[in-house]
Amino acid sequence: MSTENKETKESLNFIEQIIEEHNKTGKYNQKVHTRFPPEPNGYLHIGHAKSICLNFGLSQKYNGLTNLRFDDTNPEKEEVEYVKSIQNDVKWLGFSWEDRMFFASDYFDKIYEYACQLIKNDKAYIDDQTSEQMASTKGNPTKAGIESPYRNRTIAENLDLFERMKNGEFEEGTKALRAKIDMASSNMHMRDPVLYRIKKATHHRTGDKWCIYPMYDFAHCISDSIENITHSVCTLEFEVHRPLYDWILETLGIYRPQQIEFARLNLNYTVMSKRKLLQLVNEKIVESWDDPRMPTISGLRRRGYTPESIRNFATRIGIAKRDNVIDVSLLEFSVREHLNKITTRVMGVLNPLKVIITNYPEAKNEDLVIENNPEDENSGTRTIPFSREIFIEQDDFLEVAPKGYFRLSVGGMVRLKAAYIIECKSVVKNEQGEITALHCEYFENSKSGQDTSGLKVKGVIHFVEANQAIDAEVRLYDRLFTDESPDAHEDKGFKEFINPNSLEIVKNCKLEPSLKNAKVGEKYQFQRLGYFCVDTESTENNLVFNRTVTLKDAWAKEQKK
RNA sequence: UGUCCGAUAGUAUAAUGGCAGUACAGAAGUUUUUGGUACUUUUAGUCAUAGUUCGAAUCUAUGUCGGAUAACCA
Repeated sequence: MSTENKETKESLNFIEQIIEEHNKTGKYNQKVHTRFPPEPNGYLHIGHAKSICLNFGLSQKYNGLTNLRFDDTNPEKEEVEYVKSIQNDVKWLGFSWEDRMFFASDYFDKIYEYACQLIKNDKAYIDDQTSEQMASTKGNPTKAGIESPYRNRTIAENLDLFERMKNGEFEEGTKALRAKIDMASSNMHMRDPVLYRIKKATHHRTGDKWCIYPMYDFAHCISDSIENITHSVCTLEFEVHRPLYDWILETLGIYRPQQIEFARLNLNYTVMSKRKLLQLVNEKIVESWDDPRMPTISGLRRRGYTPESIRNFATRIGIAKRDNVIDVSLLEFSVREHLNKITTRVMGVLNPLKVIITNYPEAKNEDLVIENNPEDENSGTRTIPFSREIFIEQDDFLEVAPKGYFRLSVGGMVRLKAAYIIECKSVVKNEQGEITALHCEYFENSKSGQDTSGLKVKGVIHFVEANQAIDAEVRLYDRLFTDESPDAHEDKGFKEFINPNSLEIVKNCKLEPSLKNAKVGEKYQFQRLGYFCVDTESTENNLVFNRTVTLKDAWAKEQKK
């Protein structure tokens, strides 16, 4: 229970307020039991993560429970692969449904019985109209619908027909069970909604046992009721379904949870509908559901996001009813914040430029001590090699330094991180005039930690010793879309805004030798560059790193001015 | 066009009739052997009009704008 301290009263979102009100009145006996009800027809995305964190978060906060329930009432769209990925993603996010994993299909018998009960109470009937006929007699928001000519069949006839539907005597689309509510209702969902339809498809769990399947509106509320859910949290578009949710349970005379709707998450520069994400996968615009550019949970995981960072993100964005578009920079902030605390700082050079330290003895090798993570006192130190030949980042050298530039240039000095100060004496170029190497001199008395040189340099750059460097492939990601809201244009489809440079593969990157045995999923900060993790495709012979996110770059920002 | 929902800095989210606050983003600075981190400072907001009230972001009315909704999808 939340503490009621008047001095520092914590702020509650509107759902928590409803719950606390219920706890006050005792509506649900101070119980909180939520559920996360995905349809297994796609992979979970960051928007689902918001819902997962909400549902599990509410039950944690109020000492309640959360069920995982697959809403699998449409056999044509649902697959076992998705069921598995969903479980995996929820677990990875750090939540447990314990022994309460359910399927709406578990309740098909019960739901069928309830349908029969509705028929017996003259609250449902079998309609022989086609879906087109139903649509055309449904009326419109200002005009009442027309009652079906089959609306007044006898209870006995309805019961018989429904059983024969179940037995497979009729073809798909020839009959449907409809609730008998009000064809003139101002709420279109109350104009005799279809409750059951015939589908002669094999279900991923019940096989061919059924050829009739309940619709969402009928199955969902009954499933919630069966599971004794207290607060049935869903997204805004179900708001107009709530009267039907309540009608079904009340008409059946069974336990009724409270449906509460909140605004789904939208992120700029991305799309969030399963249909569109599926399109990106099917049309090979991305490689897979877990492509690191995808806003799917599996994509974010492969990209290097941590569960903590996603949970913190979910907390930060809050819960409300107004439509919202969250800035992706908030997601990026959340992952940087966490990775900053936990990752080891390593040396990696993406675009190597050879540096020869001409006054450093040829035979000499040193092991330099470097701290693993300045943000973590207990992280200790390790050593990195140093010798006459090293690689630095091409971006860290410019022949002539512009104003405000404090990296290396001809005649200029920089500190090599954890090593010496060097001065660039000359540039080696090939016939095309391209820079192939730098000749530098080091200051022996400027060694990191025992610097007596008295030299003051502004720039500190990273490097990798040349002989012991290991090669790696690094994948740099940028946002998938160039437009802030790619799916909000009437005249253009979202695919017209695909960023052609969303993936840049950089080969022959040079990394410090300690990374030789880096394992899939391990996360590092490449000093000064960003956070990287070992990709699932990485092998011993071909190390592959994904860039999760860059570091904030004040210099890049300065240059844009 | 009906019904339902919503509107607080650029983006989100608090304040539940009593000082409009927080985070991200933006700007400036301090520290720094990461142009990172941390820290400091700063810019910027109650959709409009009227009403109720000693007092309104909050209550009421009207308007404006935005969203959802008329699948045998969920």
